[in-house]
Amino acid sequence: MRPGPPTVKGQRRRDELLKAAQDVFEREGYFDTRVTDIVTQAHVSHGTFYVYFDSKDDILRCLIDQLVEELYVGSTEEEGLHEASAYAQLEATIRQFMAVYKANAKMMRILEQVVAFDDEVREIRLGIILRFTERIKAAIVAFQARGGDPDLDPAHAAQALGGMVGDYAFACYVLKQDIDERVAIATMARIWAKAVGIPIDVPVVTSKPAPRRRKASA
Amino acid sequence: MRPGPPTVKGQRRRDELLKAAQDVFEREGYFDTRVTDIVTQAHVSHGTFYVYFDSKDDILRCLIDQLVEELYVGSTEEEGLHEASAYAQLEATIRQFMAVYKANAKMMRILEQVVAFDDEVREIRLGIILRFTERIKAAIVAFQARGGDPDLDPAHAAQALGGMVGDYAFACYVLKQDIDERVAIATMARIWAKAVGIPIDVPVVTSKPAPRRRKASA
Amino acid sequence: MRPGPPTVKGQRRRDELLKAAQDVFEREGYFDTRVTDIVTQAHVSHGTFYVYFDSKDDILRCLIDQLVEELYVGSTEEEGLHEASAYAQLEATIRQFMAVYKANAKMMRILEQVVAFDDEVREIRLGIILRFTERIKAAIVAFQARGGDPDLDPAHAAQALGGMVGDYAFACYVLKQDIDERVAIATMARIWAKAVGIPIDVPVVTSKPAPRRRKASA
Amino acid sequence: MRPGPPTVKGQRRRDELLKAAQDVFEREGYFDTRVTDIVTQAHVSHGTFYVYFDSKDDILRCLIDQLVEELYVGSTEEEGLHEASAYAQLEATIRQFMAVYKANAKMMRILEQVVAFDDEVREIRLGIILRFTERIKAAIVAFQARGGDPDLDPAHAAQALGGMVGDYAFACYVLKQDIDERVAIATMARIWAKAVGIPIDVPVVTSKPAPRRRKASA
DNA sequence: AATGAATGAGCTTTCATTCAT
DNA sequence: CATGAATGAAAGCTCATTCAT
Repeated sequence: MRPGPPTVKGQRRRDELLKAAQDVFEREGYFDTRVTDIVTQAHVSHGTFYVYFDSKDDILRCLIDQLVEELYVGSTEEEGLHEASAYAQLEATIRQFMAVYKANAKMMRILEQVVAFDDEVREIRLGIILRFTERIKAAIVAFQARGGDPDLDPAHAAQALGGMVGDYAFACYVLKQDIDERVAIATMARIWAKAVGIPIDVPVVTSKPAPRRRKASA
Repeated sequence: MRPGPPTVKGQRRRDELLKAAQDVFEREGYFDTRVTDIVTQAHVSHGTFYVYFDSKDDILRCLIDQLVEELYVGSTEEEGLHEASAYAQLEATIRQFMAVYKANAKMMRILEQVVAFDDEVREIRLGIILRFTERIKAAIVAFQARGGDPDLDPAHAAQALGGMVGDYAFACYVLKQDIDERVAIATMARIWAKAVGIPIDVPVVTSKPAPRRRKASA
Repeated sequence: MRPGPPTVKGQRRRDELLKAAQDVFEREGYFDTRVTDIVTQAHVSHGTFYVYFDSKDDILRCLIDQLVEELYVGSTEEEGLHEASAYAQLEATIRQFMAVYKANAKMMRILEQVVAFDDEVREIRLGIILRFTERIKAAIVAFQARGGDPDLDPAHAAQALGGMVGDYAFACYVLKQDIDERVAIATMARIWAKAVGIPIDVPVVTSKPAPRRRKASA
Repeated sequence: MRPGPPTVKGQRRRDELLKAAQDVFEREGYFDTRVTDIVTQAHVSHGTFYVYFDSKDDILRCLIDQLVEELYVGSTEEEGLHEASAYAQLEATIRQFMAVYKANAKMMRILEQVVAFDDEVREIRLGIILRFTERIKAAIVAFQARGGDPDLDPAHAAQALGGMVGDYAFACYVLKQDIDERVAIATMARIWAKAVGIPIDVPVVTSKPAPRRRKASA
């Protein structure tokens, strides 16, 4: 990566290129994107591109760094609900993850396309997941200490539960399956809570139109 | 796709090309694979390739068809444990999925690389998942009828649990995270069972060296 | 060209190939025709093609020979109007040329496509024209002896008048301009007759529905 | 067609490529011309070709546009003989057409090769001819008003006489038949004049070495 | 006589990158 | 800083022709 131009004008140019590149990558996918598309979209010449970036791969890496940054910011700004129940916190965490994923879905799609054959990007993706699963793992351990299921392996459970959410997000926002987010989040929270042993203290959410309490029949 | 040569010799050549293509795709990824690589590996000329396949895309599609076939065969092979407990059956299903995925991991990697930007392949992948999740959904519904958690939305739960297993497999066999399969399977089965309400009737499996039964009282 | 197979079956095969080739050439033009198209149309294998013909060029040459033969036969078929007026004979000759051209228009189109860059075919085309213009020339000379315009160069006039007819035929039947043949033939005969000095002894033909006047002046 | 580079240097390169392409097309014919030949002749790389043109077809179309332009310019250049006799004007028109054709003969050869199977080029050729025949038609109509043969269909006569000249030019300059232009032009003018009814007021021109009779002028 | 699998030179076209201006 | 003309290696693909069967 280039040293990064010191001037304000240069910085703006760089940002324009990044923006243009993101547009094109998101629209065409990594392999179908040509440098020509990017410079056209940014209204600059080919030469200018190489003033700011070493290669097509370089600019992708910059965009992925940006993405990681946004995922990080998105998933930490939050949670004034320290006083909420464990279940409520859990559901909030899942909801937040889904929201952040949704906001960056197009770039996630690029990431998934590249991840399988680019070691460097794979490391980055593992890092993203790791940060998420580490938080999950810590929560599981904490809850086990307060009486949760002691037979659950925290590391594996974190991986499994994190993967569940990640895969759901991929299915929803990348593969565009037609899914009701509300029910999806509730279902995942429910599964997760039961797995860890957190009591479920909120009403059931389903996709059925009128689901209020059905104790009567039970 | 070409009509396909009727002679035995032609059929053999076609198979050789498919084999060679699979090798190269698995080694290089879809986008880094050149037709030249395939024909070199198969020890035939460029022209021969186009006798049997219309394009690089065409041969990939043939390989994916093969893959789907193998996934299908692999996941319907019977397991003769109809008399086993619900939990044992569940664990067996997960184990089988992981085994089939592992056996075809390299091609799954290709599939994941292409899926994000190829509508046709996306449909195929959705089909694969659908078959798996449909089975899960049916099992959940069946278990709910026998006293399982009635508040779980079967479709969403199936998607979530299926995604969990799929993502774990991807992490294990494609991203090659260093994971203890035994524990992974046990953990997933445990989460799954708790989610649906299936009693866990087997000893705990963890990654710790000597895990035999602890806390008999707990 | 191959010796030509002696067997009846072989002869039939050869004819089938010629027929198929003609179809394809006429449909696609010389350069867009592939041997594959020809053998497919003829329901034989590639190998068989080369049993009967040396190359794509070879089969074209055979077809052109056929064409020349048909043009020759078509334009010598006699019409028993030796007693008709000179003008009537002239008009009949033009009409006959147009009819023969029309009957072979599709192959003429091929001929015109190839003629500009194939010396051998050019010679053939020159031969066709030569035969036609020689007849015209002889007629002019004969008419000059009987009082026609002595200042007309017979060779050049033959070339010019023959070209006029040839070009008209090309415009009508290859370029498919929408032209009334009856008027076209009458107009050409009129021009020709005036050029050579032949008295015009038939009623005027025009495209106008009701040709008035004419007797009065005659 | 590409936007076309704005710089002077770019414009020059484009012209060089056009020139090179014309050379090669004229030498080899359309179908035997490869992009490799063009870029070799122009001393540029393959890539450069595609900076300026989309394809081999594209550059041909540009050349044909140029050709049409030149034909147009060539045939409207005025000749200041408004005071000449009708016959003299007629002969001048034919002479001019032959000269313009001769100057562009090599490209006309390309045009004829492509015209039979390319609808777009066919339209162009029809346009060229139309412009010429329209002028002829107008002249015929004008002359008919001043006492010319009223029984000649102007449209058909124009087509026939125009075709005559066109075909002669093709024979002379493309097929390279050995023809004395002077006599050719004189003969065509004579035919044409007689057809329309224009009095022939110039001495006879023939190919014979010692033209007898002509005493009057001698 | 017939087959059709196999060839491979050679085609058109693409595109990331460079560098003189 | 910015340009954009130029590159050239390499890609996918075609097709007339050959030859072992």
